[in-house]
Amino acid sequence: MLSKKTQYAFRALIYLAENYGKGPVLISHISVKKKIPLKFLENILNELKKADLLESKKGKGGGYSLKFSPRQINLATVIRVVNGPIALLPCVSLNFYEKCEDCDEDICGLRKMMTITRDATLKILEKKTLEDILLVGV
Amino acid sequence: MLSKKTQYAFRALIYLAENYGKGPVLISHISVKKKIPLKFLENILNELKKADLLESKKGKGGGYSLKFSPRQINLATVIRVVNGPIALLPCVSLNFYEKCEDCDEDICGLRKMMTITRDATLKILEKKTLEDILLVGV
DNA sequence: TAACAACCTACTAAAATAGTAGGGATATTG
DNA sequence: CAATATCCCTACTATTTTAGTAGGTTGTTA
Repeated sequence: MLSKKTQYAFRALIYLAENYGKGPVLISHISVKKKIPLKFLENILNELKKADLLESKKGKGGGYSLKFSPRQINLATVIRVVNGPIALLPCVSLNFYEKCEDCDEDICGLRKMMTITRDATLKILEKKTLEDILLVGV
Repeated sequence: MLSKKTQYAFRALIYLAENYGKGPVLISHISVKKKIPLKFLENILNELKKADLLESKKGKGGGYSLKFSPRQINLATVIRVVNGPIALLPCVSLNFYEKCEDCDEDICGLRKMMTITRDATLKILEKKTLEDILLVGV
């Protein structure tokens, strides 16, 4: 399951996607509109910025905005930044790989099944973007 | 990601699948063979039994065995018993559903995407069984 | 220089995970 | 029936992760 933090991140990103091209949006504004604890949201947005998904501006007229168009930000990227691995086992993760002990990966049946699962999941998450989310409501 | 407990559960189940039809297997035996902490494994196997995946026999000659053939036990079932929900959001879970606040589910784009993802994941996990895991090594 | 707004470091509380401890209940065998 | 084998049950503990909070710092604009 995605952490609450990740859900907050998505809600914030969706809001920013809705306001894409309209200039920076205040953290405090997003916090109120999307009912996300202010300081927690600060951390989250800052993390997304460091991951190069957002850009920010300080001082009056400042705030956060998407660095790329909603169409260019896919869900897998967001999940990896905020939530971590998408695969069900470390030994199957593409971005957070860790070897498992006592397991010959070539013949590990569990690993094989989890690889198939990961591929099916990623096929969706890497294709779907913030734009796809926005278009559902229409 | 699956918890360590779930990985232990799979390892134990695979071992029991390999010994399906050969009579009960001791917890202590599985513990040694699969390098799983004994008391922790006790809890896990007991949970799997309560979920009707295993059967047990006490006293000499006792132990645990699969209640059904490896072919009849799919991976989604195991994960749900030991790890919990498979969906990425509570509001998308079939077996552990929880409503999310401040969200009209009919028009929630995030929910829509997570539903699609869940379906893709389940399509694999509900079809693949312990038998499929065994067959990889062959 | 005042105000605004993001940034940074560090802390805390609660929950989940990963076990451990120790005895109890039940079945088998001699 | 006693001894042994084996699973069963309740409860506890340590560690890690999650979900936040607090308060000051830096950079921007007017």
